[in-house]
Amino acid sequence: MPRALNTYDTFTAIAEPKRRVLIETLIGKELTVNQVVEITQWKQPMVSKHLSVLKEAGLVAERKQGRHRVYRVNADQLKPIQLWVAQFEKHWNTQFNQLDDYLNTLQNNEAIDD
Amino acid sequence: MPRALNTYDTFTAIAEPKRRVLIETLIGKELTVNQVVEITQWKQPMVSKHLSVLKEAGLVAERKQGRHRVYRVNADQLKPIQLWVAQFEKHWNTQFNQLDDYLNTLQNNEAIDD
DNA sequence: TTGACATATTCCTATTCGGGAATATAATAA
DNA sequence: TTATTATATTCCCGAATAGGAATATGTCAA
Repeated sequence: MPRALNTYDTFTAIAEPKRRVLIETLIGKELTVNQVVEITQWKQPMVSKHLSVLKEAGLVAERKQGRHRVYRVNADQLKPIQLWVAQFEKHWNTQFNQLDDYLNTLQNNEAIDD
Repeated sequence: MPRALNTYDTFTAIAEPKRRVLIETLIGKELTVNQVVEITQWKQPMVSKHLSVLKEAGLVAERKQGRHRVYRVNADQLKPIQLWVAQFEKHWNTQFNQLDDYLNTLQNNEAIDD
């Protein structure tokens, strides 16, 4: 079995480097597909397809304006990522945490050794 | 072409739900493969394979202890994710940012309209 | 209406993924 | 050495990916 999900979640959506570029490109502004094409120099169908994935994940929203489609980033949707990572911040390397790990090691050794 | 990268980077590594569970399980401690197997109730080869991916991405490190392999999380490696997401925090929904987007919209309209 | 522009979708393909089962390797213990 | 425990690797598979090219859809303008 490949991926369990049939649809794009936030984590999967931003795993693609090009989609991260799109988010960086669109953040804080509203751009049409063609404007994005011009900036990124990618083919228009590629831009549309990646935007479609981002939309499915809720990371961008779209608005019709005449014959244009104006896209913007839904930055809120990045919160789950932020929250998930944040719970590990206190384990970023410090002397304290190395000690913490060391104590855990000692503790586990009792359980490991026969 | 599928994924551009032939190797696992941090973003791709944590895109897999099971690998996120592994990180959550291992954070702040050191556990052997079998201990992880017992906690997660997954098959041992599956645990080993996902740990291998995490190791390739630098998210976990491994240490030999007798015939055991003790794994721990390299929480530092989550910093790139944190940093990438952090640059968008100021765009999380506030009145200010909606205004910000609105002003950008007006500005872009000039360029869009024929 | 017709034509031009803007964007999305479809079809195709090579590649990669994750899961399962079986097996290989490594290290200790008897 | 042999058996046992611990872990990694290999092979197979179906499914899903991203890219490319071509085409469809939608919307305005003349």
